[in-house]
Order: sequence, then structure tokens, then C-alpha cells
Amino acid sequence: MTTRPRSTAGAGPARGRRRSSHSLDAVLDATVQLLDEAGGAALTFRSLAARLRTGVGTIYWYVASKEELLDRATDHALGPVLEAIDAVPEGEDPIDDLRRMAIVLFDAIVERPWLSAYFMRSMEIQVTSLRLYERLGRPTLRMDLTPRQRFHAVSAVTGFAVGTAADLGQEPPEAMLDDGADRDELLHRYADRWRALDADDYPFVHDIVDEFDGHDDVDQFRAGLELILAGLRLEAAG
Amino acid sequence: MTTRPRSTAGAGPARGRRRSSHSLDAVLDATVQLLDEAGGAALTFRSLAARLRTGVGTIYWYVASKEELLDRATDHALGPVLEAIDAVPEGEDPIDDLRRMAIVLFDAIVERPWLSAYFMRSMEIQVTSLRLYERLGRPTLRMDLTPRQRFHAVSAVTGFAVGTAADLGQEPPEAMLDDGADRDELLHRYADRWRALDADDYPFVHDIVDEFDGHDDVDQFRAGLELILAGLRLEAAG
DNA sequence: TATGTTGATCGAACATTGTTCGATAAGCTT
DNA sequence: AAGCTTATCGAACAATGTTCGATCAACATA
Repeated sequence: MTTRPRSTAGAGPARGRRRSSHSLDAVLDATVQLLDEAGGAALTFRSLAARLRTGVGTIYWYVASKEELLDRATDHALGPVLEAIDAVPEGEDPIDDLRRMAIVLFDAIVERPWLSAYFMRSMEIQVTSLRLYERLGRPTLRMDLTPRQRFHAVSAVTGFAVGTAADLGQEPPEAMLDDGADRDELLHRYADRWRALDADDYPFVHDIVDEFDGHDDVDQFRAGLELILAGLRLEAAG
Repeated sequence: MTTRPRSTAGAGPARGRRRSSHSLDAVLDATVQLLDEAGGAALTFRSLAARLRTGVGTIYWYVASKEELLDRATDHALGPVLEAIDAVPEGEDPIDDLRRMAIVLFDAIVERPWLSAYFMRSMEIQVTSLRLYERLGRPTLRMDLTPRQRFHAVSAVTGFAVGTAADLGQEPPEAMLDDGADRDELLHRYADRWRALDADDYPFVHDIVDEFDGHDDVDQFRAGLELILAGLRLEAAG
């Protein structure tokens, strides 16, 4: 019978009785490293095996498929995020607490865009993301809301944070590598293209193009978050 | 020199001088069909070629890569959505109009989850998604807001709609095929697992688990949308 | 009509990927 | 020593995106 080794979560080195030069944690660490360094496209079983100085077959002993590898790596990388959110002190206003937590979550995903793809999925399966959901939801327990309102509000906040961060994480097409243009330069190009459109056909786009040009993604997220929170505050007051 | 045929957008059959048994539109139609029938995983150049009764090389004559194929197919499928949003009549309250449009957009993406992946990306490149953005933004022109507030609000609404729909689009793991469990059954299983957690460690999860069990995705989205719109209304009133 | 040019088609071949599987060693129990 | 479990390894397989040269069909020009 071929069982997988029990997750040596937090235990000493080589917790299993048999000595193992590798471990699930080592595999996950290397996975996160590769993901961080070169993005999702660079993560292959062969590159991972090379980094671990082992064969591809070994990785398949710890993990049944690439899907499971990414699921577990996501959960693995979510650990520190959970700690950071736990570190948010309970303040006077529950909405302030919720805001702080949402920003921590958003920042973490922006830094590691590959998290978003498996975050939602893992919420219902893995442990860490469910705990994150729990922490995000706790402030709402101090508010005068129905369970249904709480469920919808917290889902909206997390969904908005993850969804927005996911969009930002998509790397732009080929235009960047052609010449050495950074994000601001790209934004500026798109903005100019928008400005060239007919003002009668695109009144809204013209109205906001100066804001789009050179805008800060974090500001944009915060503004949207404020809308949700303002709506929530209203709901709790009513 | 090998040029690509000018997009025969709306023109008669075989607009190019040379007769072509296929066309970019035909390729895009078949792509959307395959995507609808069997999801993103089923779309391969070979299956697409088989459906079109042609060779893979032919597809590469119309499209430079799979990325471009999906970009164009997304834009192609967004056409009817744009029409549906254009069909929303201008009403008394701009926020009501924005709500209606957002729901149309959300419904369209839920029906075709593969749209979400390239929607945001194509917003800055392709035509149709920019037009959608324009339409979504127009109601805000009738409100007392700064361009910056409009930009943030419309970005939040579209981001929330696309992001939420994208999450819903992810097909659940293997649990569905093991036994013939539908969505409600799956939800129920997860809910039961949540109920089994320690109530002291997971007070929020326990508070909302009955709402999670059997919840409707559309309701959830609408509730979140209402929060954003309520916040926006407040902003415009202040 | 003959010839060359361009638009368009086709599928074999290549590189890369996820995954399987049998061989094999290393530790542990008896 | 024998046997079982744990773990490692890489060759081999199937599927996929992509390239490329061969080839044909329509048109222009002479």
C-alpha cells in the first residue's frame, strides 16, 4: 500500500519514521519560490525537480497532480497571511477592523498573483483559507446584522479583494517586452489611445481617462472597498 | 508577405478577393461553440480544426497564437452582451440603470465562465469590452461625482461582477464525478463539514453556515452589488 | 495562353508539458 | 536473513501549442 506521508506540519525534521531527504514542506517551499521568481508559467514538474535535485517521480509521491500541488502550495503560502490578519488588533469599530483585514489580504494577493487562482477554490477544501474567511467575518458578529447579511457582506469583501487582485495580477501582453516600457508607460499608451476616441461616442471614457492614466491600483481597490463598507455601515444602521 | 485577412466584420461572404472556405468569424464561432459545449479544457487546436474540417495550420493563418484566439473569441462573444446592455433603457435613477447593466454583465459571464479570464485583459486592447465599460459608466455621468469617483465606482462594479462570476465559474474538484452529486449536494456536504468544526474556534462560520448551505449565487452577487451601489449613492448625496 | 504572385490550406514534425510505471534502494520488523 | 513499507528516480507515453515547407487556387500581367 502506498500511503502519503502525514503532513509534518510544524514538527521537527523528518517526522516520519523513515528518513526522507525531501518532504512535503520542502516541495511546497520550492514551489512557492519558483512561483514567486518566475510566475505560474515557469512552474513545471521538471523545473521543480531540478530545483529540489530529484526526479519528477519523487514529487508525484508527495502530490497526486499539479492541481493538488497548487492547492497545497496556495494553502502553504496563505499561512503567513493568516498570521498577519490575526495580528490585526480588535478596535472600536468593527468596520475598521474588516477594512484592515481586507487590505492585508489584498496586498498579499497582489504580491503573489498566483494565489488568487486557487484561493476561492481552496476555501471550501483547505484549512487556511477557511480560517481567513472566519477572521474576516468575525468583526461582523459585533454588528447588528442578520446571518444572511453577514454572509453576503463578507463574501462580497473577500470576493472583491480576490477578484480585483486577480485582475491586477495578469501580466500585460507582449507590448512590455518589445521595448522596455514599465506599467506607467503602458497605462499612458492606453490612455492616449482612449483620448483619440470620439468624445461623443465615449463620453464616460473621456471623463475618466485622466484618472485612469497613472492611477494607483491600491487606491482603486481601497475606493471600491470603501463603497462596500459604506453600504454595509448603512445596512447595520438601518 | 503573409498578411492576415482584413476582419470581414459584417461584410458579405468571402469579402477578400480570394475565395476562402473559412473565415475569422467561422473560426471564432467554432471556438465559442467548443468553449460552450465542453469548457476551456476541451478547446485544442486539433479539436477546433476537426470541427472546422480543416488542418491546424489553417487556424494559425487567422490567429497567431492560442492567446490571440481566446482574446478574439472573448471579444466576439461579448458582442451580444453589449447589445443587451445597450437595450437597457435610460431610467429616472442612474443607479438603477447601473444595477441593471451590471446584472446583465454578471449573468452573461456566469453563463460563459471562460469569458472572465480574458475580459479584463481585453478591456485595454479590444473594442467590445471597452464599449461595455463605457456603457456601464454612462449612468454615473448623470450623478454628482468627480471623475475620480466615477472611475473608481465603475471599476469596482465591473471588477466585482467579473471577479465574482469568475469564482463561480470554477468547476468543483473531483467530488462531483465520483458520485452524481449536483451543486446543492456539494454545498450541503461542505456545510456539514463546517458544522462539525469547533463553534468556539469558528463562531462566524457557524453563524452563517445555514445561509451558505443552499445559497443562490445570483442572490449573493446582487447583495454585494447593493452594498456597492448604496455606498455610491451615499457618495453622490454627500 | 503561359507565367508569376499572392492568398489560403494542409498536415507532418518538433519541443514541452503532465503523468505513469517499473526498477531499485533504504530503513524497519520479525 | 527475509520481508514489508517508505521513498527515490528517470525513461517512456500521450496530449498540446507551434513551426514550416509543400501545395493549391485565384488573379494579374505579359
